[in-house]
Amino acid sequence: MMFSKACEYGIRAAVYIALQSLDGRRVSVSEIAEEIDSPIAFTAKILQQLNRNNIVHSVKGPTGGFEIDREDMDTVKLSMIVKAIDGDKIYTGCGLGLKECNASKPCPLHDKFIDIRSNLRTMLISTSLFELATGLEVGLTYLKR
Amino acid sequence: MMFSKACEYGIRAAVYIALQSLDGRRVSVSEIAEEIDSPIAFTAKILQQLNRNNIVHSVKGPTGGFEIDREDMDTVKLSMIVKAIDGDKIYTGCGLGLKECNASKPCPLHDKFIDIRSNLRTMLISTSLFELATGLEVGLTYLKR
DNA sequence: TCAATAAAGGACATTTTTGTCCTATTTATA
DNA sequence: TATAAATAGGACAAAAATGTCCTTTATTGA
Ligand code: FES
Ligand code: FES
Repeated sequence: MMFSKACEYGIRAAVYIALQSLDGRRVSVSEIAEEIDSPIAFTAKILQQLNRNNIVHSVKGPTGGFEIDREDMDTVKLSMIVKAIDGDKIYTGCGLGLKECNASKPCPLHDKFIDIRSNLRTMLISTSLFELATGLEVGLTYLKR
Repeated sequence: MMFSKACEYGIRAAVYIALQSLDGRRVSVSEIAEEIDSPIAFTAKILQQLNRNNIVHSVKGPTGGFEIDREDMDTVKLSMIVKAIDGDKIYTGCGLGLKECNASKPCPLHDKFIDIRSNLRTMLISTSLFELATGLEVGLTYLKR
């Protein structure tokens, strides 16, 4: 509703990979798709994007799969995943669809919108994969239903 | 980026109609589309939806067009337009795309997401068409660029 | 009453997003 | 070195969102 489907899958996949990497497990696309309840081939495409953006790390061949380094779980923020998949229109676009959001020629919603957008931005920039994964680890949160 | 194109056009159209209604002017689809820079036939469809939801009032025939009663400008909130066009997934959906957002089985982003969503919700519920239109009237805001 | 005007609405077209399938490439291990 | 397992990537398919066109209906005013 705020992110594209691709982005939703991307975030869920990254969180699942992070969680498994904490246990030293490398995971395959099919396992990921199963665990986050997403279409497998589509998920594979998204993982390619995340790999190209150095958000996850992929290994080909037998025993291969996806993993995330422990340090990367701290440095990779949600904002990076969103930007890699959906671009930055969520940060820079006008809420009413004007060609650009610009305070010097604002749409009627500009002032109210700016606040909300900046809350969202702050949240995305400050939330790490590690933080999300550990919630899962403790069993407080879920990646599918 | 948060609303569909249809919803963006719908809000801009409603604000423009409100503004003109304040001057007692009834406006045609073609004028609206021109003034908010939107595709005319698509805008016509959206206006039909808004009319069916009693957000705007339409009059057929010569001298016809769209208008909004002065009282309605106060009672019609942005939330009603969004709901009429995009439904209420923006209020009720899970930010990570789980089948439903539910605090008893939350996704990893749930707590952080809830805050932002509730800010957005409050803003939409509390903002009236009148408020948006008067900003335009004073020339502080714009509906196209 | 008739012609012109404007919205309503159905059918269709285009574009974007989402999703699938198949082949190529890489790599571990027997 | 051969085989099998896994990701990479291109081509294609389906669905949803966006956008267009044309006919019908209502209404005004000459
Ligand atoms: S101009 Fe519309 S949100 Fe800034
Ligand atoms: S469960 Fe995901 S936002 Fe509530």
